[in-house]
Amino acid sequence: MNSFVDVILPLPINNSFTYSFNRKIFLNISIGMRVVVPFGKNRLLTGVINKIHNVKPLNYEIRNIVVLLDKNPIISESIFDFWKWVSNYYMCSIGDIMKASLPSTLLLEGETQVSRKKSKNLILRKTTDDQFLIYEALEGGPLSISEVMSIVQKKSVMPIIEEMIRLNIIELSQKLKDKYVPKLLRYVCINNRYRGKKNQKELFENLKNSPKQYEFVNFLIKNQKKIGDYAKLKEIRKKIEFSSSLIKTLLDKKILKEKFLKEDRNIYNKKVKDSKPLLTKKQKIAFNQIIQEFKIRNTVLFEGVTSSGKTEIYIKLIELEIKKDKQVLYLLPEISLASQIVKRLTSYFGNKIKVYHSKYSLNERTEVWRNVLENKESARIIVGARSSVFLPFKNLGLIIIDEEHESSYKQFDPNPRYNARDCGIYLGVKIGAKVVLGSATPSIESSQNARKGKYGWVKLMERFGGIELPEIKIIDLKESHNKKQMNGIFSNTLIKEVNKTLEDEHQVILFQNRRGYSPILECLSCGYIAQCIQCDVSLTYHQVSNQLRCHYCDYNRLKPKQCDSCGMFSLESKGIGTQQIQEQVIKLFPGINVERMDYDNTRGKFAFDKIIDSFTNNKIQILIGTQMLIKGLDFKNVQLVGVLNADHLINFPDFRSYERTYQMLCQVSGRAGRYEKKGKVFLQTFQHENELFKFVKDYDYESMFKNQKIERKKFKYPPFIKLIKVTFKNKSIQLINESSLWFYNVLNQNYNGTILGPVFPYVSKVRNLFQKQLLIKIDSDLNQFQTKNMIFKVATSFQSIAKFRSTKLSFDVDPY
DNA sequence: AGCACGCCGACT
DNA sequence: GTCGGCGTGCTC
Repeated sequence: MNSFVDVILPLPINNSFTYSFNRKIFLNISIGMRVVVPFGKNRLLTGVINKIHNVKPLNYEIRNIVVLLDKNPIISESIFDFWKWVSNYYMCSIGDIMKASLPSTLLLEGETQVSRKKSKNLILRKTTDDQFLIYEALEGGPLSISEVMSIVQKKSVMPIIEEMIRLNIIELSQKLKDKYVPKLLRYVCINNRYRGKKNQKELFENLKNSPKQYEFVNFLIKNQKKIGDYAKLKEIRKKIEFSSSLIKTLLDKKILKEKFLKEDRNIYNKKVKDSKPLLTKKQKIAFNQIIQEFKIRNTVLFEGVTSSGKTEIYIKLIELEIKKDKQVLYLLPEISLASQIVKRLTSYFGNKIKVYHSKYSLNERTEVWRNVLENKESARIIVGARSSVFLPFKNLGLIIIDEEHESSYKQFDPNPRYNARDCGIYLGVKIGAKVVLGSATPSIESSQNARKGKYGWVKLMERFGGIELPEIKIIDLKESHNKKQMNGIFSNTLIKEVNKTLEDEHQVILFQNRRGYSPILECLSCGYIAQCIQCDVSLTYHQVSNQLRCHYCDYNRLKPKQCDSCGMFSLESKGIGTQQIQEQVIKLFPGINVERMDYDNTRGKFAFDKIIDSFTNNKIQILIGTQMLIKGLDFKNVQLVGVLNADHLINFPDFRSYERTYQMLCQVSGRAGRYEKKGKVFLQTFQHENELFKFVKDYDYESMFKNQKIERKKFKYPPFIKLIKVTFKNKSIQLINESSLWFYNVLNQNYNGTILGPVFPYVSKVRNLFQKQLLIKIDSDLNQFQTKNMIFKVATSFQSIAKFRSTKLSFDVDPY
């Protein structure tokens, strides 16, 4: 009575794996349930059943599933189809999607155990020492393979174990790691006995022949305050590369200690207001239009100027779904915005709201996940970041994608490299949920779709309370410089306006784009700029710690006194970061409270809220900040926003930089004068003649859109074509040149469209791996899935060539 | 991905 | 000679 299941495993491998199971034992087995299966020598993995069939595979010996974990499917057919589509579209394995979808608590793992044969006490005659040791140790109960390894002090123990099985002394069994204990976060620290300089020196001496281990230990020592401080492995992984076997080795060597910790749960206050928000006339019209559009279209682009009250309309839309007992997904580009939204939503919908985000605790996430699956009332409304599109919705009625133009909807580092907006739109169509895309400055893609009639299109062009949009003034820095009307990076015009605003007891925001503005260390004698030793970028100078730091790999060193290149004592920091701006501001406006907000001083979770709080409570008059300060924050008393230099935005070499600049400047401007009176925005630039600034000044999205549409059509960029980026990574520059060129040539033979590259990206080396990229353009009249298939085929033959095998390949569909 | 196997260079 | 690093290949 045996049959077979095809199982999706959480691996970056494209095929599913077939196992057998006994129909008598697993009566209610069906597609979408989880099973635990043996995988490789002594591993157990959780997979999801993809198919149940009767075709016995011939080429290998089939293994049995160990256990069926679910009574009911946890993945419905439609969600499964969604997974398949996402994996197809974004060119990754379904396993990758599965990993992104399921909290790791639901993916149990386990290992093989060795135990004594109970039946009879054997007379141990011709046993070897190793066999005897193992047999003795098993007296105390079953052992894992790794425990056996440490007992016999050998790495390869399987031959010994196999021999003992043949002798009928021991047997193997599979043991799942306790499934009731959720998986916890792994922390490691340096063992206490390496406290002290002498011991550390010895440690490094011991590791000098294992560079990887050396690097890891060195990183840990450098980055923790003291020996014995635990660091989150996941965090370390963001900074340096290492394998999990490396950690295992270091743990085995007792150089590292490990522990597992839970993360705090987040609980929201749950007070319910009775009255739903009252809509203004204009809001009512927009709301009704959306409802009308939903009758004929699945997706609506809702274009509403900043602080026009989009949220009130969302709330009304949500209310309709809640009345029908439907689920609602509210997507946000950044989770720092969640607490504000949740506060507002809870006051209307009480405890029907849950937040879902990968930074939340596993317990909480698992709970939310299960609640969504069971369509519990407590999880009718999910507010979440991009990963929440993968929740197992049962009865989803509405998806709100707020700030749809935001690039953070796109995941680009690990697979799946998906865009949650686009996945959400597809999911909506697939399962019959309506989708609202909200933005003050929609992406060119969505705008185009709205204009083509693919999406409904509803506009709300009046600010809530009728407050006018701030007046935007462009300051020509060229002229100011020529006329010597500058003080540092401030034009006199801006200084005057800041003073005026402060006199009126209003607040000021100074915006500085992060990109291209980090301070670097330059030698005034020879022009040398301090570089990272493992990435191809300049090091950033951090004044507080007097350090040079790499923003790609976190390599750091103290600021040198002499130039690395010429040895002169003439190093100067150049480029302006928020720190330098703060200094200038303090000098220019003495006695005024100034605070800055950037990635350095908002590391902790509360740091962000603390700054926001003191700014809201008028304890700070001038706030200096980057991107993070402009997203959806609501300050009542800000009358002036100063953009210190808009040029770096627009000059960024990317086809989206024009659109992005417009979006960013509009969003920054939206921070001024939200309540009482019309605010002001002063925008400093060296390119005041650039038409983009005219569009920004006039809030003329339409012209910006038209301009970009022409450009993108002409130079073949989205939305007129589709882009796929192929990235190659290797330590050898020669290999990377050779392999990327090979890929390009073969691709070129099989493809008529445009292929750009291979080129080194802006940062050509990260963590000692060189990178090279190809950009494939797919015309809209071509079948994109066919082209993707073709690329896959090329990739398969690429990987079958031995010398290219060490090159890491990754695909990024619709890259940002 | 994660693990075992096997080759190769640096040590007792 | 052996230990352990790192490259290679496979997992139903």
